[in-house]
Amino acid sequence: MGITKSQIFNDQQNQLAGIFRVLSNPARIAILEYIGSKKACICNDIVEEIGLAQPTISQHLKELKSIQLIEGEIEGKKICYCINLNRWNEIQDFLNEFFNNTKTNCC
Amino acid sequence: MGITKSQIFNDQQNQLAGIFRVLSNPARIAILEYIGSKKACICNDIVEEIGLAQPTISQHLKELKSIQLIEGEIEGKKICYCINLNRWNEIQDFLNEFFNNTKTNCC
DNA sequence: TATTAATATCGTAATATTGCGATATACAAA
DNA sequence: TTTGTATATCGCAATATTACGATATTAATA
Repeated sequence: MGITKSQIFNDQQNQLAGIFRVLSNPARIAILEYIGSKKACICNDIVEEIGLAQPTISQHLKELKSIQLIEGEIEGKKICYCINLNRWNEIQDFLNEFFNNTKTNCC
Repeated sequence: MGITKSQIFNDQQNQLAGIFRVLSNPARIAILEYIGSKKACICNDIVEEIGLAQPTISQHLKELKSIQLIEGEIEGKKICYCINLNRWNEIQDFLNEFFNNTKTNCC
């Protein structure tokens, strides 16, 4: 096996797991913290900041973009990344809803 | 490669990623929701509820226990699981801190 | 139009995760 | 003490993830 049986779970469960999966890598956490630490969008000094190879960073950025946590704006031959604040809050709310609902009836 | 280079990240980043990793599987989300839905600790009808084999569930429970999200109490030949509410809230706070801090300066 | 710089994609090796059958363990009840 | 039930562990196959070198793509600039 090795394949997650997502068919047997509902959308909310699969979506939660998907979001958690994207966030489950320290490089991606570090990238988000770095992007978030800048007042404006930052261009790709991320590679130097994080200390992983450029293709690796590129792949991580792709994962973060896949759930719209960040956005990249093309600016000449550079790309400026910033946090998508609406989506950021939406995801935070979604996770809090999970945490709050799950503990409501427990114990 | 294939190994996450956790040495180059700090504790907070690795801990966050570790928590997100445990939560990144829909079966584990479903297990948490099921355990949380009961007023009291529940014993292992989890296997029938979730629809995965018993060894698989046992492994998922072990992962959830590894970050103390749930606790198992031995009761005869059964084991009763419940959410560890203190730890649950602690993790929720830790994640919110990450979400709030990261978006503070951004954009 | 070449060159250079920034970023993305491809291919691949190393490792991790998921799931389960077989089996071990622990304990209650016969 | 044997039997049955609940749970854990082992070992393995299938698949996913991480990382990176090589290479492609894109766009500004010489």
